[in-house]
Amino acid sequence: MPADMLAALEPRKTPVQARAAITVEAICEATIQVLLSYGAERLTTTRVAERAGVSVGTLYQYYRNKRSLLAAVFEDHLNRVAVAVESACEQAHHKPLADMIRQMAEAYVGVKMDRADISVALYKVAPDIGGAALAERVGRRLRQAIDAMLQTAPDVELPPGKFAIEMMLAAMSGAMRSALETGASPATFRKMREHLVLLCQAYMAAVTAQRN
Amino acid sequence: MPADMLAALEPRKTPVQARAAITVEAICEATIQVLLSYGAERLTTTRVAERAGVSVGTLYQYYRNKRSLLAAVFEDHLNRVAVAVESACEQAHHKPLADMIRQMAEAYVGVKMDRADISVALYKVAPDIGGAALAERVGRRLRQAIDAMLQTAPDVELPPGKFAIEMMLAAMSGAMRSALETGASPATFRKMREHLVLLCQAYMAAVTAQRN
Amino acid sequence: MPADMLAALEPRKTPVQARAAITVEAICEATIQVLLSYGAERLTTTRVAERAGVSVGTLYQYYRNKRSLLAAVFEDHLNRVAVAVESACEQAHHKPLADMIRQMAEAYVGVKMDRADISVALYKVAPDIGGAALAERVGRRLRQAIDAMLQTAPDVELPPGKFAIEMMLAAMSGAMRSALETGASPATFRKMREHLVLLCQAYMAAVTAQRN
Amino acid sequence: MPADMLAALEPRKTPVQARAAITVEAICEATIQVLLSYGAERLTTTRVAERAGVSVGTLYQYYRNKRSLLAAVFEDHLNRVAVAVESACEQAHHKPLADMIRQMAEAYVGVKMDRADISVALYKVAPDIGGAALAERVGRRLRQAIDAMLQTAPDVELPPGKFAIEMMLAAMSGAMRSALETGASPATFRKMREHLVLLCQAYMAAVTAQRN
DNA sequence: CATGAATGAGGTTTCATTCAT
DNA sequence: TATGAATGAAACCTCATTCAT
Repeated sequence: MPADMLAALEPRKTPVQARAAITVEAICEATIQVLLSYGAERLTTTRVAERAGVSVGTLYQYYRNKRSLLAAVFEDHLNRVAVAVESACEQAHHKPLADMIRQMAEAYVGVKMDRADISVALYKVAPDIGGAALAERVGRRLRQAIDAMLQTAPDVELPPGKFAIEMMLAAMSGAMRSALETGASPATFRKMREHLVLLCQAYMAAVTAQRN
Repeated sequence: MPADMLAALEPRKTPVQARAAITVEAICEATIQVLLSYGAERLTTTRVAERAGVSVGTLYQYYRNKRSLLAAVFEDHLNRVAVAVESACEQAHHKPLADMIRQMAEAYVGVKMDRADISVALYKVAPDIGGAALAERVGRRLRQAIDAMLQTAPDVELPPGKFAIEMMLAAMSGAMRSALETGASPATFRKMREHLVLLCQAYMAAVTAQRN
Repeated sequence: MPADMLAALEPRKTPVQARAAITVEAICEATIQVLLSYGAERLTTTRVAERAGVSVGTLYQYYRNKRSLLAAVFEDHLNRVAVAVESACEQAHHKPLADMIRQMAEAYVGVKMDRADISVALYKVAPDIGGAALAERVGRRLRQAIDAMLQTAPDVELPPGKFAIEMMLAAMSGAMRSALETGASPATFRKMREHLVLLCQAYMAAVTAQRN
Repeated sequence: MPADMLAALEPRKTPVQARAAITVEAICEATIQVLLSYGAERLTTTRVAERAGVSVGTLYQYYRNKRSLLAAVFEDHLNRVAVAVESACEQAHHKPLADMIRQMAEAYVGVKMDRADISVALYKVAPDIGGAALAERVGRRLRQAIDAMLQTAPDVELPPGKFAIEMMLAAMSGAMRSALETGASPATFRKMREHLVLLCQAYMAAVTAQRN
């Protein structure tokens, strides 16, 4: 992909008609299909359009360029993750710290596992589309959700700060990435889930202890 | 880069003359230079050769293709990390668990910070060269070094298993990656170092407690 | 040309718009032009595209690679030869054996002479595109046409078998190739035509005599 | 091979020392080996040198360029063919015409069959080295040998002229080429031998009859 | 709005040949 | 004489993107 880092990543036009909405959906879906069956380096805009059943020209009606297409798909994925974790956090308000962490971590591992292949495919395109920046935006949402949750913990006097939360998220997502990229088995993932819960709980507890 | 996943990644010819050794070194160095000043997607073999002061042909005498060149540089980096951590582990034999973990984690954070820009550049090329597999090989080395170290801990009866060690490493490297990719400040890195030590210690302690 | 013997040789896309059909024709024509004026080893895809007045990319929209382009041109040539011979054979049905052979042989020598320069140029590219296999397919057509013709000969009881026909064709085309490649004069070709007629007649007669 | 059609094809120095003679022999042998195991388009001078156990530099001491190397090998092959046919012709002096033709044709088919794979390999390189011209030189030798032989035929008053002989040779070698290139079976070759004998005999007889 | 033909810069890789050691 | 490291022109091919229809 010829670097065009500055090109706007936003969709070029918002689908106002029903037909257009269907087209956009088809293109996104096709992008994932192609990503999964051809791999990141053989994903071409022509191929995506073909798979979506439209012409390349149409694709470019909705996405300024290849990067913005991938970015949209990437963001959509991140969004699903965010929603899952946020929802888990909300449900865990006012529970003991350990339960909070467990619910949050299990939610995270859950979504990632469910969409394991997409996750792996997207890791590969992330560098090309400034994935770090996009991920950062979602990271902020997660940190806020977790922070809000922790404030309601009945068994914690001074909850962990933003930095510790960020740390925990980074550790958790890093560990997941490593497992996903090496194609871990479902059994491994289940074991991992337990260990990640333990790791997060231990870290949160340690940080809390330190602050009080 | 055309996908050629099966192409051998090993250097194609071992230099026998002194001149050749110099050339190979220059090429590797140039690769890093180009990676840093142009970025992964504008790294071309021609550019690397130019920077190294040799012709493209020469580059291809020593590296079968672009991937194998990048893989060589990547492996070299991983190797430096491994050496640093292994050495820290050896020096920490027979110390208390917390000290062990601290030395190991600080060593890891140290090397990564020292070569922050190279690390970031290499994260970008990793997907193209099967970086996950290469990293896995180094991961094994680190797990063994840490395992061996833990066996000598005087204050631990049943040391954490391989899985927990792998987990810790994945969490630690994932967190570092996240920080490196978002271009964290030196101050942040120092704070991170403390927190990663805490995180690892807490997790190791928790796992140990669970097993005994 | 990098050896890619397995690559499909079929055109990659059938033109649906009128403009495209013109383009394809221009490319084929340009290929022959370049072949004649530059020779087989200096025929490059860029050069062909240039001559055709299109960009290389366009060429590659219709031909998967250089080989498939050449193969298409080669097949077209073989096809003209086949058509000429088939037509001559059909017209000779029910004539005496000697007349049949004469008409067939003269038709063959005729087409080849008419397109002498193209023939020579194509001999040079044949090895690179699996010409033998393509020629074999045409050979089958010719053998059938000749066989069918011979069946109708009034002065032959048991007509020559497939093997003898193949033999005759191979001898005839081999002799022509030799003459074409050494750049024989028109006079020589005329003399050759007579001798080839004689050779084929003599051989067919001998085979027929042997069988009866 | 970059066209350098005008470069001299003669070996650059005649081996005067024993060691040199061995080297030259090794290089020629290696050329055939590489031709057979890698094919014409993957034959590189480096590869040949490697196989011969010498360095490329050494190869270039004895052959001005790749073409002259291939030409030498090609000529050597043609020479063997010529010798075989010439010898057969000499032994057939003063025999009846049919026997002469039979011996000559069988000798030709024999050498070609014995070295079938080399023949096929050389057909592929011929266009690159002006094979037609080299073959023409050998053709002259064969024509002379056959002509001389025919002059001694007791049962022929006015023997066939040079043109007819050339014709016969072209037909015969063309038919063989076709069979060799399509990888005919030994059984097919045996049948072919008989048919080629018949073809040549019939043609020679016809020409002779015509002249008297 | 949709189509799909056309673009062409730019990338990777090969390999015959030379020449300092 | 032999070596083999270095050269670099030149070839093939891809693919994001545009725009006339």
